Amino acid sequence: MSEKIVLIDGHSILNRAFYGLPDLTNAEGLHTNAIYGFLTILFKTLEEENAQYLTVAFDEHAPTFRHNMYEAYKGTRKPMPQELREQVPIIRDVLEAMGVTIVSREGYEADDILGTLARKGEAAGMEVTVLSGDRDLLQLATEHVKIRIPKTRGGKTTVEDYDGRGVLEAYQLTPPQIIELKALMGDSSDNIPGIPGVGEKTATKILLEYGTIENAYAHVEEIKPNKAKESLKEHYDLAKLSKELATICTDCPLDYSFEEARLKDLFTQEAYEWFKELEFKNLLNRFENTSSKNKAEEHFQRVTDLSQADAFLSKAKKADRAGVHLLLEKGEVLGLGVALGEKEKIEAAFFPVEGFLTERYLLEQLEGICRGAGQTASLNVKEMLSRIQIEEHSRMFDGGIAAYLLNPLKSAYTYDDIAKEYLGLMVPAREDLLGKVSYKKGLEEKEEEVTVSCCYMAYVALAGIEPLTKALEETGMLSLFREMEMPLLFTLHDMEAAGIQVEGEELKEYGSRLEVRIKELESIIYQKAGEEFNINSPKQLGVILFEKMQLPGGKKTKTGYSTAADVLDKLAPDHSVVADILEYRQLTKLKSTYADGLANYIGEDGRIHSNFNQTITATGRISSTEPNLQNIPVRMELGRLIRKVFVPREGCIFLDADYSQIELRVLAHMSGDEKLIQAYSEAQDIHRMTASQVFHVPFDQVTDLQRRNAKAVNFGIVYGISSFGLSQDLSITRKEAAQYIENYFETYPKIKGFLDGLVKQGKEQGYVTTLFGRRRPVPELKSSNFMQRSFGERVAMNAPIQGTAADIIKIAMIRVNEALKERKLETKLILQVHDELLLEVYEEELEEVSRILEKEMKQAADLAVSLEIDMHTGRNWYEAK
DNA sequence: TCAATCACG
DNA sequence: ACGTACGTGATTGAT
Repeated sequence: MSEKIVLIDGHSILNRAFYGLPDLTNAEGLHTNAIYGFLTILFKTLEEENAQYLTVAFDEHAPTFRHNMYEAYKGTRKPMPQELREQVPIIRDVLEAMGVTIVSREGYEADDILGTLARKGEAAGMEVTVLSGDRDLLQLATEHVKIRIPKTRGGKTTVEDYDGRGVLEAYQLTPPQIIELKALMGDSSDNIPGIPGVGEKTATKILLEYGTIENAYAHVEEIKPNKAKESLKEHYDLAKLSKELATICTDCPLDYSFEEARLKDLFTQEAYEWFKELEFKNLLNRFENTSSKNKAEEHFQRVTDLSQADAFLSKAKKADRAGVHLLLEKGEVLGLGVALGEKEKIEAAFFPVEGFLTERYLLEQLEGICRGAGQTASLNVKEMLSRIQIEEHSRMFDGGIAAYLLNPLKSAYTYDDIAKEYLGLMVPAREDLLGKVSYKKGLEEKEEEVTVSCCYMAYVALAGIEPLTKALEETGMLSLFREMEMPLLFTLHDMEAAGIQVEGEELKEYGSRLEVRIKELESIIYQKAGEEFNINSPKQLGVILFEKMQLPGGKKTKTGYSTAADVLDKLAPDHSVVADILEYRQLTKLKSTYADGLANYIGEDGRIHSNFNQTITATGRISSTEPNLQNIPVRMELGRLIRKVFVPREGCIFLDADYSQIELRVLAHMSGDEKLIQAYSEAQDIHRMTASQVFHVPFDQVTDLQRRNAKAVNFGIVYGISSFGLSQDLSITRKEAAQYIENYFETYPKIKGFLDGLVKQGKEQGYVTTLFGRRRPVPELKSSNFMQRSFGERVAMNAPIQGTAADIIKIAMIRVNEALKERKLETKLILQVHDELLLEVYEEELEEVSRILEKEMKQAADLAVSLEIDMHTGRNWYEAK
């Protein structure tokens, strides 16, 4: 069998990968999607081709011989976006690290190098595979030279293969004729001029008839479409030039030997370091020797023996530092991981719930560690609190929260991620070890893997203390971590544990009432539409409304017609069926998400215990899940009624307090704008005051419209103002919106400077900060894409405001919760909705609690404007708001 | 698993 | 010129 060589068109494949794959960055913000895609295609090709030789060709920046022939050549080519450009030198380094031969030569393009090597290989009796995204290469195809063109669509890559025969089948032309084809039809991306008025169809027809451009010209009078005949007559010289330009050089002077290009082991130590740096975890699996095991794993053990467990755990209780992980799944305790020691000498043990190691025993031991060890670290302290009590809050260290503060943009803070980022260690993720198998199942089938995974969690928690603390210190977030986020974790746990009582029966009734009307609407809609269809399917609904019923309103989404509420709102007055659909949507939303949805979460205690997540949002807010209690309807009366089923327990009453325009007040403070600060000290109604000042009318003569507009501008400012956004919101022209904004900035001169400053800061530092030092990275500001960059600008303006407001209510929550405990009050904080706190108050405590709540909320931060709250009591959440 | 929709601040 | 308001989570239908 003859040997085989794979030749790769470097830039072309990099390009394909870049545009075919979603954006991807590593911890340093380096874009990596093109590199990743390139390597994936490379490995896949090598696997499939089973080749002995490999060479990658790159273009050089310098002009090529083609430029000398034709000055416009590649003259107007679009510049490479920065996100791609920065990846070019990296892929060359990575390939070098893998020992791959790279060829490039000034004066020639990669195509020419590939052409030359392909012919050389063929001459040496090899099979040649050329990998490129560029169809120009097809001219090289022969019996022994195969062109592979990968296509990436939506992350999936398919490859088209062409040998000489394949080209003929696909194009009806021989490979050399591909040159003629390109010369005739031109190629705008390469600035090959081509013949005006001749496209692929005509060009192919001409070539089928006459073979070459020269022969066609010899018979030019016979050429059929008159347009093509005249064009070829007139532009024959151009065609000949194009042909030369399009012809790939197959005899470039190259200093090249096949022996050097012989494939060796690609997975070198150097390459391993690169992949680690680039965070190509999937690719790292290919390293057999290097990745086999971390040294750490040599000190992992599974312990089931009681005396052995006792020995290890009593050491833990006396340790300066311990790392722990309570293995919980669906509320069931499956085991405990504990790590002890320092640096290379860390040892970790996994104790499954089994035999003498009962759940109770392990929980007691865990409590003992948290009490005894100088510092106890875990990647999820809050989760442990559902099973154990911790008195000394300040001894705990939550590595997950620390990692979140350091980069709040990540979707998860898993042990393998934290290990990679802060310990410089590649460790197998839960998924790598167990795949989709649950820990519970894993305990039976994959004992070893569960042990490793759980030990790593304890290990990373422990080993992470130092680097994470250092990083927090360096970023100025250590006190934010220690004094806000760590204490908050305990407050959130208390809220989760408290839960909120929900009247199941009444919720059911509410659902039934909705159901009646839903059924009515359903038949009315079917009748008006003239057929039955799934009203909940935007796709089907779009067809019914905009095709069958011919309602005005074109496409909007990428998949078809938009049927979103703001589109339908405009149609509703003229088409009763649209109004019915809107009502139907509203009711089914209420039923499925709230009536039925919430009912599923009512526990045996008659209460709903939502999760309050502390490490989700980019700005520092908390989020609520399973169920989300932060989006219970309130704006529409019908939905608001749901709040009547949220009730306080026997002997209690609800006390609800929400901050009045906290974000605008934060803006006033942070910007230092005297006029806005003054406005707050004078007026109850800030929107009216804004309207009065912006539109230059006396306060008490502000019209409703003016007030509404001013309110929208206020919102817009907080969101990172844009005239487009405001114009959409107010249904006015962009020009008018721009005028409003200009007036606003004139009225409050420091606001503009402040917002511009935030954007500038974001650009310079790569992040923006809240009043309390919380950071939000804004990588989008560096994007070459206008839309993304604009988004980054809005984010830079919004995050410090939204984030500072989030900080403030967090402080209030911690203090309220602590005050309640200190005074031995039974009242509990049960919900937070961004600017609102809901407390379940024992009636006899109401007066005292009201005072505490008001004081702690108002004094949570000392701003240039006062913090004001609205406070209400009620027998249910509906009444208390 | 993703896109569309809609509930909240 | 580009085409958008900021931050979330749950449900549904389509792939």
